[in-house]
Amino acid sequence: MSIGLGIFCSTSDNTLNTNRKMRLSKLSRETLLKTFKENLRDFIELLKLSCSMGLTIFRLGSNFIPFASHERFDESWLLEVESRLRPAAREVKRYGVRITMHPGQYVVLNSPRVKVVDRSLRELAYHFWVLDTLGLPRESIVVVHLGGLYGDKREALRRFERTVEENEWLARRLAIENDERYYTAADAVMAGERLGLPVVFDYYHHKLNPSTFDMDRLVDTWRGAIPEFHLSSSPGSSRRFGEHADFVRLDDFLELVELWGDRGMLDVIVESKKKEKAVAKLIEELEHRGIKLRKPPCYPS
DNA sequence: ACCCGTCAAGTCCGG
DNA sequence: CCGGACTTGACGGGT
Repeated sequence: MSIGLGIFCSTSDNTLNTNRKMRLSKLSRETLLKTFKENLRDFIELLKLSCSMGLTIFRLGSNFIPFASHERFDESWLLEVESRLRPAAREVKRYGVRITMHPGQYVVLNSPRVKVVDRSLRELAYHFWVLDTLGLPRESIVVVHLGGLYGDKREALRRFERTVEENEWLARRLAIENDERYYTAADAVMAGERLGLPVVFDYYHHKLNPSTFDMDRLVDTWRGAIPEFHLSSSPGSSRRFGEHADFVRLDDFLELVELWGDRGMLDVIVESKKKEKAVAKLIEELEHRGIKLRKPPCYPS
């Protein structure tokens, strides 16, 4: 078994958090640096926690540098951020935990609205800048969904492809993920193959929005890099569509293992509300069954 | 200390 | 054309 696990953004009680929110009306050099410093401090602490738990991957919050891509963000602030971020690169690398990012619903590369696409590109450039400044390798990807349908899925997909082709720098770190409503894993594999982008497989989204696809072809989009998958469980009856449960069901993980087969190394981000508690519970259940997970180089610390 | 209105951004749906 | 859902909690001003 060469599957490694990981958590995203923060601990379940938010005592450690890389994703602090800030009001735009409160944005200033002082508040920005204060929030960023707290996010950075907690980022290192979350890497330590990940190491101690034997986790191989961690998703950095998109609000790591709040409003970094907003027009009211002063360019000069970035220099001060950089002077604090760059020195962290060595320490981050030392842990050997894979870092990735996943901007939210507002990054839409296939929108017919030029302004929306421009803002999305700015937001992605900020994500790339963070990973570049931390000196992280190509496996540190930025994951996006394919976007909206706009009443014509084929045309919407074509628009996504055109945006990626017209902005070649995106191919350096961009990855695409199946969503729970519009674009299936089969759609993502098709687009990934055409554009040379790796495909992140979200198993919960796949169950809500199923398709037939070839796992070998999905793995091939990674060209030898370790694929990233997402896993979460349904909270059960009478809840909102697509909502994530507090914990991840062992059965869901075992189904994913079955789908994966013996294809080699894999990083799985557990997207459960209880974050590290959910992962700890899953690890314990797997140990009880004698199933071994892959650990990061820093484990045990 | 606690309450509760408000929060950058997009898209889809129903009225 | 508009408001609500989605998701979703956390910020922060007011008490």
